[in-house]
Amino acid sequence: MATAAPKTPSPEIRSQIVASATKFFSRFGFHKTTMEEIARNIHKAKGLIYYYFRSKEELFNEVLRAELQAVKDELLVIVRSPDDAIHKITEYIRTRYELLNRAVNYHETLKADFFEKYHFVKDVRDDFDAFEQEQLTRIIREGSEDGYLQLRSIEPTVNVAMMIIKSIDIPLFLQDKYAEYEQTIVELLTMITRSFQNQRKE
Amino acid sequence: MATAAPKTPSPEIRSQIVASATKFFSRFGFHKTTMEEIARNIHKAKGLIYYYFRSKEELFNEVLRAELQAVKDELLVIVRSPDDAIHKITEYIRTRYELLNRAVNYHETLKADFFEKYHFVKDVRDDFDAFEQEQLTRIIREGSEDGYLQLRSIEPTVNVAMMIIKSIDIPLFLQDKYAEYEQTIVELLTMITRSFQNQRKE
DNA sequence: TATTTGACCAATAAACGAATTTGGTCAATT
DNA sequence: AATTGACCAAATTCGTTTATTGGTCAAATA
Repeated sequence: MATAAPKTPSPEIRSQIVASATKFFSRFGFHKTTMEEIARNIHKAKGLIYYYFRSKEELFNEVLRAELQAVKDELLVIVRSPDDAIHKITEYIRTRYELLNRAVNYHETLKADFFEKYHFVKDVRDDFDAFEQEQLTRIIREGSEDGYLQLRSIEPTVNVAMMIIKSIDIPLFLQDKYAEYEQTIVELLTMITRSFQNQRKE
Repeated sequence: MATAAPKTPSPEIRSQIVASATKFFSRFGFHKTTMEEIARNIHKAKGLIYYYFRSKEELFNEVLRAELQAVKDELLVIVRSPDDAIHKITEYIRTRYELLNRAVNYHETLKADFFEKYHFVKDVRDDFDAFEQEQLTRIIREGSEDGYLQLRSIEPTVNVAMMIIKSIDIPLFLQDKYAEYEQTIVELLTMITRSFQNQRKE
């Protein structure tokens, strides 16, 4: 969805723009960043950005997409590792919070939810949610098939996990409670591990 | 902390004021409610309110305190019931969400957290948090002593529970996801129950 | 032809001051 | 002791002006 304006003429310039935009969006946010300064920073005219991107919103989308793609990539390493499901799940959640804690553009869209703005960013966020749902389902299903986890059904478990994980995002990233909650999250992971171990077959 | 101005002259008038204030605060929120309309509603002069309350903030505090006290009272019925710990915990959480979902003045202070305002309401909110911490600890400890629950230690369990419960408050009450999450919360409670049952002694 | 520019415009936001509202006080009244 | 209503300072709202900014495009460049 939402591809660039023409056929991406010069990839170098395009990525220069994205790099510059990332720098400013990350530091000042969407509204306090101007297209003018994004362009000036790479010694180009503002009009040029519109040769590569349809709008400021599309450019922000690109930045956000890249930010979340980096998180996805790192999480996939964990999901695809040969470890057991319990280890994967705890590592996934722990790493997820650690990485997202630094994803400031994602934070901004989280906050925007409260003002019911930033509709233009919905696709990227939905995509990330779908990714997470998929990965958690995969981990839990595999652990279940290996007989490592014993669950009555997978879907409700994933739903609950998603609800909790996403809910905690808000105090964590919008209210800066990462430091405060970090230890409790570790305790939560320990509890999950123990809970699964007690339910393990054999 | 923060008692009324004189020695509460006429309790009837005082509670009329609180009732009127509750009505307006609940419908229009703290800022869009004026002292004038609170007074006019009970056919009194605005100045009279200041004979019973120091300030608008103190009056709001009173309203919020009453709102949360009602929730506490209902929750205490559950905590003090003769049921087992698992039943108590699931009922506690389910009822808690149901009651708080209607506590609109509490919602407003929740939202205020994001704007770092409403400092004057901190005491009442902290009190409610302490209440919850206490009740959960009690339920879990009793369940633990009865051998009904088997936990390595109580404190981290309560911490995790509090973190999760309070985190979910935000999407639930500020983003109006109560309807959306209601079923998932039921699933969560089922999972908790099952988890405890699997760990039960004997 | 493929890029890049910069002047230009409409729309949004910021700045500003005037007018209004509102929280809070208090001397007078009941 | 309880209640009022006029009064004030501070905050908020409102309307207007000014400045900024997202976006366009014809012309220039390479």
